[in-house]
Amino acid sequence: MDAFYASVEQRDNPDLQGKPVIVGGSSRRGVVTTASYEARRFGVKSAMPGFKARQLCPQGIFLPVRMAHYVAVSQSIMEVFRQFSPVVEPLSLDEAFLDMTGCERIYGSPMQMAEQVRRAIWDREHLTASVGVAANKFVAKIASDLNKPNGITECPLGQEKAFLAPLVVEKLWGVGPKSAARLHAEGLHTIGDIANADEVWLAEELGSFGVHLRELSHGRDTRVLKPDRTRKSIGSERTLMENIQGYEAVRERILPLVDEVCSTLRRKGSRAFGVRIKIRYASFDRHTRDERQKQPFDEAGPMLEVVERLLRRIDLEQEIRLVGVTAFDLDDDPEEEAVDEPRQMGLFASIAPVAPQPASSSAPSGAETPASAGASTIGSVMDRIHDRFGKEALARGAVVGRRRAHSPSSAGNDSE
DNA sequence: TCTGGGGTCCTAGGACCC
DNA sequence: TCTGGGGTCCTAGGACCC
Repeated sequence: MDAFYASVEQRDNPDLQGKPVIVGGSSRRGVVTTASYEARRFGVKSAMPGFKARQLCPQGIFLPVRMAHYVAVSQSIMEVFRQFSPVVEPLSLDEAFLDMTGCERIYGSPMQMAEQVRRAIWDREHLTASVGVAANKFVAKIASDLNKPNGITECPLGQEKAFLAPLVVEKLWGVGPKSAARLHAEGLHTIGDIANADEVWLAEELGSFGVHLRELSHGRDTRVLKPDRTRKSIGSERTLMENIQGYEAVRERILPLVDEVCSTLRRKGSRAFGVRIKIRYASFDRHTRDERQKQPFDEAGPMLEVVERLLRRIDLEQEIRLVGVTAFDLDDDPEEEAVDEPRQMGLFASIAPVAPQPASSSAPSGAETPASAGASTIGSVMDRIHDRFGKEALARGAVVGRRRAHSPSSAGNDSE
């Protein structure tokens, strides 16, 4: 998709069309998530600190990130893709690979396929996309970038090497600033330079990475599409409005993140064995500590216990600008677990379910059978209250206390 | 006035096991 | 009297992507 979040905002609000729209970057420590093409003309780019974007484009219209909305639009677009091909690999919210092998009879030439996909997206969501057509994932991805926005680029079969040769090495998937600097130091500036470099020398200099780059530089990529990729970790992190220090302050800021992560775990029907904490100091140095458990969890209580242990193993006396927590080693489909395997019960496992609504309850009254009542942990009760009454309806005492102390007037308006 | 938040993948050393 | 080799798992950090 072209400038996805910004385009969604411009579509939803016609007043914004043709204007420099910048999504994200409005809070003090925020960065730009997406800039509309009008804003890009001022030099505003993704990942740019907000203050810099404001300098470059003072007339820019800064909007908050409405992630849930973009997720919904994304899902709608992915549905469009699946109408064209059963083999769709989403790469992010606004990008996907489609394997159109064998679809010529239905959709015609690859270029005609691309045009139909683009038109279908436009008809459904009134958003523009750019398409790359090629014989493999890597070349298609590169091609999709060359004619943005609202364009189609095809790399004819067999022309891959010549197609890629003039492009700079930074275009290679997996080559970021560090690798690019290294390649430049070796005199390699274009993809063609890598394609023509000595194979043995490249392998000696860069190891398996070098071998991989050489393959890509020739337009060779045998990776198949993976339509069923599942998430391997679930995390939440926050850059704080002000730096903090010390165990108690960090614990207090990490608590709501633990709740968030566990809530996501429960919604996905997944449990995790691993816990990782992340700290970023004012110096921007990042440190992590992690630990695996014998028993998987999806409740804040057990996760918090591990988090507290991990916090004691890291320096909290420096100025800290970001705290984060991640659950990994996910165990999907806990239902499939062997029935005779012991399962650790939560301390609050026997808490009573939320009283059913009188008469026309939206929740089916049969939902709380004796079998499922055991799953009414404190976390799932919180989930249901949040679903029904909103996130503000119920919060931890520690968090409520901090909200009162810091923002008496504007509940929930904290960009953190 | 400094630099988000969600991830993936790779590497490398050490513990541990046979 | 001088410590193999192979494998897995755990942990921490780093590069990279959108």
